[in-house]
Amino acid sequence: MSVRRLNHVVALAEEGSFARAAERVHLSQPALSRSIQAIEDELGLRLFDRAARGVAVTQAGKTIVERARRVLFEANCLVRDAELLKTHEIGEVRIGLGPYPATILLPDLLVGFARLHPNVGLKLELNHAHAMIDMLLAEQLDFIVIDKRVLPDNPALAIKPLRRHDGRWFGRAGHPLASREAVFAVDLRKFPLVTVPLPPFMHSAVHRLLKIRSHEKIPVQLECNDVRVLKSFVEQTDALLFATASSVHKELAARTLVPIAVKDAPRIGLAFALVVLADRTLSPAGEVALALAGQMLNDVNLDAVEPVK
Amino acid sequence: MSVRRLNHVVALAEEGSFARAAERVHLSQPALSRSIQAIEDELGLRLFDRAARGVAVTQAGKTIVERARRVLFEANCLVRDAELLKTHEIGEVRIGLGPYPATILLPDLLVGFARLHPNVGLKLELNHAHAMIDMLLAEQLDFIVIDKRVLPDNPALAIKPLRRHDGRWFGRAGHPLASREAVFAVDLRKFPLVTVPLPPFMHSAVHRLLKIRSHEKIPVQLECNDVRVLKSFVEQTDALLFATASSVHKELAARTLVPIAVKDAPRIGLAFALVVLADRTLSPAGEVALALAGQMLNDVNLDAVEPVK
DNA sequence: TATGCTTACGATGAGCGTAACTATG
DNA sequence: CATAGTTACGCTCATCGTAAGCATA
Repeated sequence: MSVRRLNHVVALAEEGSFARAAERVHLSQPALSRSIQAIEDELGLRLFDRAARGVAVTQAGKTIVERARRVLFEANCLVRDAELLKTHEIGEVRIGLGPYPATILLPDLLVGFARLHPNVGLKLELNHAHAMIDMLLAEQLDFIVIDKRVLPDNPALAIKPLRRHDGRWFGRAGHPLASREAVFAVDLRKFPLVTVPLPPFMHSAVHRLLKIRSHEKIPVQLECNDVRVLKSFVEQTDALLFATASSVHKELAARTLVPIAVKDAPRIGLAFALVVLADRTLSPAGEVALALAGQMLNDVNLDAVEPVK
Repeated sequence: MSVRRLNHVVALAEEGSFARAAERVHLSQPALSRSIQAIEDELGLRLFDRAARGVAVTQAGKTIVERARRVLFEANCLVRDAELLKTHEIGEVRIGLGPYPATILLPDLLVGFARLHPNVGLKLELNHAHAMIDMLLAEQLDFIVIDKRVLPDNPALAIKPLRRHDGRWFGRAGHPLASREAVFAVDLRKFPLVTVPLPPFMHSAVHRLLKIRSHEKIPVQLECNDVRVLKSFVEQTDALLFATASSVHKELAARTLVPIAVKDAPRIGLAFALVVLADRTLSPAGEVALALAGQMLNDVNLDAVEPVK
């Protein structure tokens, strides 16, 4: 039994004439006649009484026509949903973000995406890399944005690398180090340090930079996985923040934070990547969000030591 | 989009493998593969991700599969209803009965039919012929049972004549006329007469029978379209009832009413007929009720002047 | 190499339009 | 004879099964 056939039945019931119904369903009149005969045979029920003047629905036919309408309604819903999914007008996108990507992308990504596709639901997970990778593998997330160096070597994960974001040091406007001609790495240790929880490779890089002895820990005063917390702390104290310029570009623009240029510091980079499940198809809305996130992370002024507009 | 296709989609989603799903929908595995490709193309959406180990439903696919399930559910309902209609397990039968047919058929017809098809609704209309004919033409009734001589000459009505039921006279057990050797028509006039409202042809027949002058009316003491009312009245008085034997066969059997054999009375017959709309198909359950009514009206002991069992 | 999905190919039949037929007012 | 539905006929395309192809563990 085809949906097409049921449409023929409903059209004939509503038009009351084979000729008119045939026109409505874009069929020749004989073809419609056969189509109706076919479904009557298939169901073993006479649905219509043919008279010289018009066609009447039988009692049994009325029941079937009612049922047919409901099938057609559901079928139309399916087609409509397919269309909406394609045009990103329905659906749900679930994104996992690491601390820096979250700071860089939020809330611009959400606002931008919600403006483009207001009826697509967004679910955000801000968490540790390993927790998000587990969720991705369990198909609880569509994609995640983290530093690719923390990723396990799992062929189920497809990694789309993004441009490198350099880590830099930032202090409040008017910070003692801001007015210094030349700042060296050791100078940084005179001030409290704040940072997000650093993955091992970042931890050792900072450890080397600050020339801390191997058995000593980095003297971090405040560690928090929410960069906003760090930023507001640094704005009000003499503490120094290690972060990407991209994650503080708004504060740089507002001049509430300023970069501390360290003369003898090697570049410590963040290598963000978009991570999806290999061989799994994203929903169309998910593709859009993925592209948007990638674009925003690549387009942001990476080395903004001067205010951006 | 065919219901068949949607079934393929749901089967594949549930089985997680083309081979197993193909078996479930009785198709070769390549055929199923093409069928899925076809609907993916038709919707413009990838519904499944094929991997070496098994098949996974995409995010968009999950939405579509859910929709497909609902379409299939409605389609199954339709097929099921068609089956139930055919086996008289659902539906509604609407019957119009004239006074005598009602008395003869009720409640046996209802009980018998309800026993055969407990889930088919029954609607009864007990009314004047012209009202019921109007309802029949308006498709508010499936068929009516009345004297065919009251029917207008309307080609939209299809008439299935039944056996003739003779009208006779009845009185209470022990009625003065019951013990008389010979009763003549004029003797009837000594007693009150009760009857249902008589159609014109019956009225004039009775008028002639009782040898009433043309300008005089038939002296009817009680006229009621409910024969049961008439019967209980006659059982308790010396009134005489004009009715068909078939409509009082239970009272004859119980000997609460007895026939009054009139020597010089011509036979006055009731010509019942089943009336349906010409060229309109009854529901299967309606056909059964129609046949049952016709059978009961033809099988009843028409001339039962002696008790029936 | 075994497993599992896809592509190729030929055959079948469902479904279409045109045209001829039939019934009815 | 006009109107409306059905049957006849030939064609096309959707869909099938079998067999070969191809990717992956």
